Amino acid sequence: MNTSAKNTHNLLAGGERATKQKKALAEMIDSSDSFQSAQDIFASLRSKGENIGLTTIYSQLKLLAAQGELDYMKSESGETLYRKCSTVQHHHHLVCRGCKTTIEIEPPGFEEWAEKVARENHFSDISHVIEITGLCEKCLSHRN
Amino acid sequence: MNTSAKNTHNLLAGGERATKQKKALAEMIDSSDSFQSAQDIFASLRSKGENIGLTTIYSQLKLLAAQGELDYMKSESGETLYRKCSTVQHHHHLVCRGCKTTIEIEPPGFEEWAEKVARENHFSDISHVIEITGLCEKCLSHRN
DNA sequence: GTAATTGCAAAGGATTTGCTCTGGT
DNA sequence: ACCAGAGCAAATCCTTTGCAATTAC
Repeated sequence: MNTSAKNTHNLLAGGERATKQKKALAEMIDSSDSFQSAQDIFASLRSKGENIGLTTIYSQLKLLAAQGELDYMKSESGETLYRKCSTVQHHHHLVCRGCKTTIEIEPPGFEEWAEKVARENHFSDISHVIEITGLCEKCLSHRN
Repeated sequence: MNTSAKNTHNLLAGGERATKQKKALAEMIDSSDSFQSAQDIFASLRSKGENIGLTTIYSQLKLLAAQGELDYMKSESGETLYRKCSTVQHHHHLVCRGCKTTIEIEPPGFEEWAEKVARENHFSDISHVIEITGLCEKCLSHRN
């Protein structure tokens, strides 16, 4: 039931023709573990000398995400960020709404619980996000 | 330490002049417990016969969010959604990446744990989001 | 009276679409 | 040769900005 042993070729969207662009994009995604926007990837590939267009990147990322090959989320600025998906991902943060200070947190037993709930609902390829937002001490006092 | 007993007037952004528009917006927000986009609110107010512009709504929402009066998040479509903040809010979902089916889930003891972590880190006005994404049975089979 | 506020029109930034050209098979 | 795929240009959609008219205090 493990799908993470895929090689780069599984990241070729559409599944019809293996073009130079698809390969370059797949490699870029596969070599990073963090979320990147289409623009980020475009810039990276271009600076590496790759010949690829922004439109192609947008459409490929969209396809890959629709196929479930990529996880995605919206950034604060409105960009869609993509990342290859692993079976279980962690995103445990305590974030201040004011200064955006972020503290890593660890909910005891959450991983296990998440897997269990997923199984009970017949879901696979699970990924989860937990975020607690609030006001830190400093920002709270600035408000008065 | 409770800030939730505020009346509608605390939702007047800027804090300088109480205009008809600010009041209408504040009331709209205060009367709803769910996330709404600027466009949603604009449509609602207009249909209620209120005389207010989209620009005003955008700027007010931005101000209120910056002041920590509102919680906000990005929707799948790219809109920023706003909601008045309560001390603790719930967003516990199991979502299918394929068909977007959403199932409500309830992490045992999570509320308590969240409050405790926040307190330990001197955070207040806590709000949290938990989302588990995966592929439901149906969508999983469609992929093969 | 005067500075805060409104809101139109236009600008911006991310993403999508129309459509033609290119290149994989 | 055929058709999936690339990518330019233009269009869309949400949001922000510039700024003149309005209005709360």
